[in-house]
Amino acid sequence: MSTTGDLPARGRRRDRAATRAALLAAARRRFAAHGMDGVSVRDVAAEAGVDPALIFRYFGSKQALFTEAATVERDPVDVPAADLPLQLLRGVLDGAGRSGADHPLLALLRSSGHEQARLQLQRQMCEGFLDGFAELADGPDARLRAEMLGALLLGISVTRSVVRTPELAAADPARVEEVFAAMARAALGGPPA
Amino acid sequence: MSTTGDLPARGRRRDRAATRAALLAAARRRFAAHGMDGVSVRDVAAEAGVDPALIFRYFGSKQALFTEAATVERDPVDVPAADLPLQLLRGVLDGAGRSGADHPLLALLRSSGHEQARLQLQRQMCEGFLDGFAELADGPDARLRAEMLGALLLGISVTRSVVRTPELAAADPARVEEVFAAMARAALGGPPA
DNA sequence: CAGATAAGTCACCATTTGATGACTTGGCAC
DNA sequence: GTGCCAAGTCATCAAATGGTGACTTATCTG
Repeated sequence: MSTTGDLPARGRRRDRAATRAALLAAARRRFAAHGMDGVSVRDVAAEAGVDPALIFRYFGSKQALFTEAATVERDPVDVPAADLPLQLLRGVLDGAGRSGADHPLLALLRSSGHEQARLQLQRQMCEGFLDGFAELADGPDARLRAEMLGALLLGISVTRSVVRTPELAAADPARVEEVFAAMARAALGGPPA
Repeated sequence: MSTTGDLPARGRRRDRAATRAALLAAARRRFAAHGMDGVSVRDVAAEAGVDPALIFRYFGSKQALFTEAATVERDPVDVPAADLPLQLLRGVLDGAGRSGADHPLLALLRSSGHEQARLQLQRQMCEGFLDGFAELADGPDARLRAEMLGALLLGISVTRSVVRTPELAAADPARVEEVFAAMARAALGGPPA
């Protein structure tokens, strides 16, 4: 709870960059947990240990803070395209390590009542991996199949981190991967003709 | 916008049951679209064409209204267990007909920042179909496989109605069903050993 | 140390929120 | 018609919200 968050204890007080970062980290956590409407600027500021007014100084508005907090910084993972699905699943599964809660996509999903958030979610999913999946299938249904696989991945993520279904939430990653692999193959597999 | 909603035009004004029903219908729509925190009691009342104070008269609190609005009335569909997955998929797909938007599960998902809503969602998914799915698979992984299938279904629903991915949102149900059937088979299929 | 500049604080505003309770009014029994 | 009771209205409350701007204070430069 102190790695990237909060204010770095006592090295240089009054550090613009550090304060901004603390605010952003707090926002990511809170927004992911409760959505845009479930969190007030005072909440975020309190979690960051900072004065609420600074949010407006550094970000302009609550909306702007949210938008930035919900943007997933994309390190261009260049794994072979064929490994992408499993790689992403591992990202979802790697437990409380990180990706589980406080994932930006969760914040977006929980705030999807706002059109702006919904669009951001849509874009991030398409550019994030759906476009990549589409190259793994072929035939006229390639794109549809890609999106079905994406739906599976999204469903697993949501089931684990928000619904928290008993088995899936706690299962050994290896077992999940096994079933997932079979389903992914079925999703991408060519037409049965 | 008048089938089940709003106030029945002029037959009997001052009808307790009708007013309550109008409020509930309006609440279902608004909560499903924007989540519990994105909707005020005044919003709901306005959509129902009714005074906001009546919400408290008839439901006691906003929370109680939400809880009732987000409860899916379960007509005990007794299709053969094996047909359940496809049946549910059809429910999700049957387009703007109904289940798409304003589905109670959507309201719960969008409000899942509240622990109470999250638990309600969890319960409704388990009792709603996960328990049923578990009987379709066997082996020690049966329950996990059931939940994976549930995740797929949930993912498809979310992808269609909130993310609104280009293909899946508009695809011909028959094509979706085909891919889904293959994935479902893979999910439930016994251990590869 | 003096002063300037950026970082942080604070009091405050207008609006919206959930909720309450006293009031008015429609419609039925007699 | 006359009352009565339930259904509906209204003014209002306290708290919380996003947002602003004037103020204070730390820190670095000279």
